[in-house]
Amino acid sequence: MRSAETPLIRSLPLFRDMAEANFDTLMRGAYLQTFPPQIELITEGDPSDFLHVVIDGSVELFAGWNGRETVMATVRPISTFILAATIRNAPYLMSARTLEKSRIVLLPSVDVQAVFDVDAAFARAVVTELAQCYRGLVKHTKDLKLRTSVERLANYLLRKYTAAGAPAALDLVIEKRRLASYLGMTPENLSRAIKSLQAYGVTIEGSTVRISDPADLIGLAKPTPRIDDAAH
Amino acid sequence: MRSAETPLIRSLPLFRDMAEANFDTLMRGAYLQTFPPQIELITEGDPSDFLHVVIDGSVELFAGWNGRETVMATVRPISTFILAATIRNAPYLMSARTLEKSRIVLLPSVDVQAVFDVDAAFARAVVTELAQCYRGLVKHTKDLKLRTSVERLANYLLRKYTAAGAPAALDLVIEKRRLASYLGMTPENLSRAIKSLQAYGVTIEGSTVRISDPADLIGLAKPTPRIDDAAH
DNA sequence: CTATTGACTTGATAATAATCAAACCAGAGC
DNA sequence: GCTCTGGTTTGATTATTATCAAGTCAATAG
Repeated sequence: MRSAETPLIRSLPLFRDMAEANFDTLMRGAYLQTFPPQIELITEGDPSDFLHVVIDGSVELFAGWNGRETVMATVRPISTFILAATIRNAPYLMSARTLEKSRIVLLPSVDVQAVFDVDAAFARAVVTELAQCYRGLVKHTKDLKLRTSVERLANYLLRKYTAAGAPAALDLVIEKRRLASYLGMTPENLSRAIKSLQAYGVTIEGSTVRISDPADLIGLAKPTPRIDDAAH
Repeated sequence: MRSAETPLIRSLPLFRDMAEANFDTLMRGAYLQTFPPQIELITEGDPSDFLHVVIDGSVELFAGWNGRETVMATVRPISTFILAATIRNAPYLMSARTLEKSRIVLLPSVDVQAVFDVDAAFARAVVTELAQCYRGLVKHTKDLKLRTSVERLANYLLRKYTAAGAPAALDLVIEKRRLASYLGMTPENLSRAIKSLQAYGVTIEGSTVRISDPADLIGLAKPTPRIDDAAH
């Protein structure tokens, strides 16, 4: 690949510290592709041929079993996904689809593995990234196991609200049915959960969220850094 | 630390390939300690001072929120826990307690980080280990989100049954209330789930599990490698 | 402008799981 | 042996969540 996106990728924590020569190796084998919305990029169970980097657009990671399906995460620029499968050279555990028109860089897993084996800085960066992903998933699991659906929604809204700097109006970016799936509930249940948060000063009209009394909502949500902090 | 356990630790995938000098550095700063049962080794939120290696006994990783508590994992010899917190130098997301009398090696996080920075082989081993942990957690999350409690129990039993080589009688090792918590349900609910599996040839008396018709149970459980395989 | 589509909502009902309370039971200590 | 303790089970009830069905609504294609 030879394109304007190369410096963008290079600036990611994952690629920032590696040797120039190794980065070049990765880029030489890379493909930059543009996908339309609703395209299934990878399917769980398939061998992990590529490490993916979302440059533009958004990608949903999801998993299915026995006719059911659940959203595991939404990936937005600029970040990678299915790093763990690539590193372990194991089949994907999740599927991925584009939510909108997206530009994605595909790095052949063999190249990633080869560079991983020779470039210590890259290996260390991979560790940091993976540890972050792992901790994110620990938080998600705690959220699911320790909270009811209304509590999960309340905390989700507070996280977005805080991240956006406590704005008067907040956009819900994600479709409600996908949010419901991510939070581990049905769309109907989410609809009712939203209603029940009205008592705490939350109104959601279309995709616009308003939180009139954050303190009140916090009283219900009881957020904790060990579940709700983005960093850590 | 200077003890008989050193070669045991050295043989772990995590430490196998690192330079002898760096391994010695780690061991020099290490403590081997014996803990009685029910001792809280670490508390979530605390800074990650040590990487722990369970040599003997067993340790439960758990997390709490708002008066509730859930079992996240059980760690048995020989393996490490809270690697991610150590690497990221971030507070623990989970607490840990001994389940029985246990011998545990404590490796100061500063040493682990220092060696991680200079020993590429160790860094790569950490990646492999972390990727494995991450994928294990993805599977656990899929299990929780895609299955009912009876389905989770059925698959849990099949995993243990298969791992043990399909024995006539299988020991349930873990206390039922802890299993219930791990599987995301109450003890009462687990008790009823066990009963409902009798229709599929499962009997559990005390801690002894018998599966008279695995095929029948598989028909209910519908295990998939993407959730239920230990490897991958 | 109308028809269609798909997301979202609402209501009714059913399934699932949690809670509360009371036994039951096995092991540890006396 | 007994008693105590804590895990487990059972039953009754409630809470939570899912399912099914019918509607609303907004965007869009024709």
